[in-house]
Amino acid sequence: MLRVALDAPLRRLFDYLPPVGVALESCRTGLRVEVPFGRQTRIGLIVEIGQGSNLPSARLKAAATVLDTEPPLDAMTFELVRWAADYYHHPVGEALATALPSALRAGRPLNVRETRWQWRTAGTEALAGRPRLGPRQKALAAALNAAASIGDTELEVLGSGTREALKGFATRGWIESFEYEPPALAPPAATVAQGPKLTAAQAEALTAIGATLGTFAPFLLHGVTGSGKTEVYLRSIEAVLARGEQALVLVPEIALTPQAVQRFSSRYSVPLAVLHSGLTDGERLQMWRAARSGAAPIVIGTRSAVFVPLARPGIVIVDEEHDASYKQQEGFRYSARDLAVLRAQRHGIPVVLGSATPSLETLQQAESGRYVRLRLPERAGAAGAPRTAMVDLRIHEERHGIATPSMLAMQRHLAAGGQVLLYLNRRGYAPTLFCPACSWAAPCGECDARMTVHLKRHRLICHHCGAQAPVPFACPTCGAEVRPVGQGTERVEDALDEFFPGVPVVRIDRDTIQSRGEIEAALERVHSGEARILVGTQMLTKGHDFPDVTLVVVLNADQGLFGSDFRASERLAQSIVQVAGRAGRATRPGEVLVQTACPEHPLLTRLMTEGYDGYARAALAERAEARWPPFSRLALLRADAPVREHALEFLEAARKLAEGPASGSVRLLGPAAAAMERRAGRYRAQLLLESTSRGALQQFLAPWLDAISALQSARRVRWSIDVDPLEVG
DNA sequence: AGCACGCCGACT
DNA sequence: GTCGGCGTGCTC
Repeated sequence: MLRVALDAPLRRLFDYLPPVGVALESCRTGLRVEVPFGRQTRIGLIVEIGQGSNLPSARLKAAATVLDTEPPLDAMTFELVRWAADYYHHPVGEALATALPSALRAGRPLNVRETRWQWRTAGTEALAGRPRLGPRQKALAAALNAAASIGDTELEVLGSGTREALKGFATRGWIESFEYEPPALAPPAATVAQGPKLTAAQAEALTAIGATLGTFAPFLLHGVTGSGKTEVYLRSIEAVLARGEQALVLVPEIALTPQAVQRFSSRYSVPLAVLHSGLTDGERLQMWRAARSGAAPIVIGTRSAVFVPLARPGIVIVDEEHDASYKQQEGFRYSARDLAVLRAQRHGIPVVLGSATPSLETLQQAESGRYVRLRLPERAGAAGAPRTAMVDLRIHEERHGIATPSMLAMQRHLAAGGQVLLYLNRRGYAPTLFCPACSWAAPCGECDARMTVHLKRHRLICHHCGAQAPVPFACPTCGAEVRPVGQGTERVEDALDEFFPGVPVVRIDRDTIQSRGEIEAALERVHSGEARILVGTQMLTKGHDFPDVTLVVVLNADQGLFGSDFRASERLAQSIVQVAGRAGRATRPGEVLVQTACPEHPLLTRLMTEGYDGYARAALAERAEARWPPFSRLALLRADAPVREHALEFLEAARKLAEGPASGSVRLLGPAAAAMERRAGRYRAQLLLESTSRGALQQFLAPWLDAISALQSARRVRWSIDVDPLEVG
């Protein structure tokens, strides 16, 4: 009997008999099977093979077909996915589905197949009778005689009309076709271009990593922006390739641009398998096969690439390991960064987590000695660290979000021929449309939020649910004149046209950049020097280099300083340091100005005076004090419903179920309304679970979630469990 | 998730 | 008199 996982949100497996005529012994764990399911047929994976079923045998159906002769996922990857499904408490069928390219889920063959043709005896006999043949037919017959069989490549050479001749032969029963799987090609030997000379720190890091090849060793590669982390990755990969092994490189979602891929492909003359969300199903399958067969020695991908099977894994690299995009924020809520470490452990290979601003979790692992910390302090071949200063928004006048000292600095840098970068993590024209007469402030009808003014599009847009409305000319409640309050990137861009007439500005945010091509075009305007001022959101801070930017202004550091989430300040510190890292990377010294209305905020002052390290030390001390991660383990039960009480009642019931078994090892906090309670018309609430022990939390969760699923009140809500949540606000 | 079955409102 | 709303239940 086969125990099959199906791509459905069901927390159990389904039992099937082997297909008619197929022996149970020929079925293996990990093979794809097509099975009848209700009135449809689905493709699932064999997860277990057992002797008997709990189900009466009369209710067991037989699987329709076994689709594979070998498992698509190697045993190690398969077990990693199963472990992750268990740890994140997500249905294993859906977890396995994330690990498999959709083409395979749809039943496409695992390996490349070619249809080839060969003579049947009827054909050779007919030919011996010297039948009259046209020129195409003669050519085809000759080709079939010359080789044991012919396929697409040979037919291509024979030219047009051969396919018709082929059809003719086939209908006469002269030839037959068969499916042929070409054997995997040996990976091409890598030739490597000469890289730059390494700094002492780079060389030291490389030696440390190189010494561990073939064994599990976790590294934190902590290097300031511009210190040459990528060069360490490249050289480590070089050593891995020399051993005939593969490198898996994980990158954040937005960082996977043709530019980034270029850095790898220009160094190595080997095929790269690049996996990102922009691929078609066919392309993705091709890349996935190349990784699996080993034909691609280097595999670069975003989050889900952590599950790509590798023929000869040699190293895993997680670039910008602090990046939030490594945690899936819905459905199967896994952390690719954390799973990358686990995967490396199981393979027995090194894993390198790189960042200029490591997450506090990873820093703590290094602190405790579980990860080896590699430091790249100085900027490779560049001027020193940028000068950093705060601009107090309480004492300096500000126009459209730019304070006077910042304005003067901009003039100075522009006059000196430098480029200027303004960072503001808020797109649109203004975050609110306000009526001074009655205090109305354009609310979203579906969310507890205000609509953002988008002046160029003449729309009010809710950034939380996407709702849109025209911008009203007057206040809808009192008829007075309304005005936009606060700054967004669109407004700053407008203001710059006024402050610096004729100076070309590029704005980079989700409104101006819709596609991969557009960001390339915008970056080109910056690199060519055509654009002098850049305005942008988070999008600017991710991995792009702007060598001629000499001044960075963080327009508003305060959003996020008082966020409800315990990670708010960590994210802010990372953004500031990352954006500051864009300044002065070439030979010119950089300057960074941080505008804030609370310059005495302890974490901010730490950050400004002692840098990210100082911030991190203080923040870790705070976390330890408050028993937040990494000094505790969290899980978050979320619920939402169109009726506020339904969400809260469900969580109350869930809490009641927890009170017996949880006592002691697991603390329950809540239920409480979410930070923005209503979103897209649904009321959201959550119950936080905290434990000092990961094991205790895990032990508690499994039976509790089973009990929760059976709750009557669960049927009126949407609920989900988030293990190691990033946001708990 | 799909997809059925199953009982109550506005339409050919 | 039907088409169809989404509540409830099941899928080996």
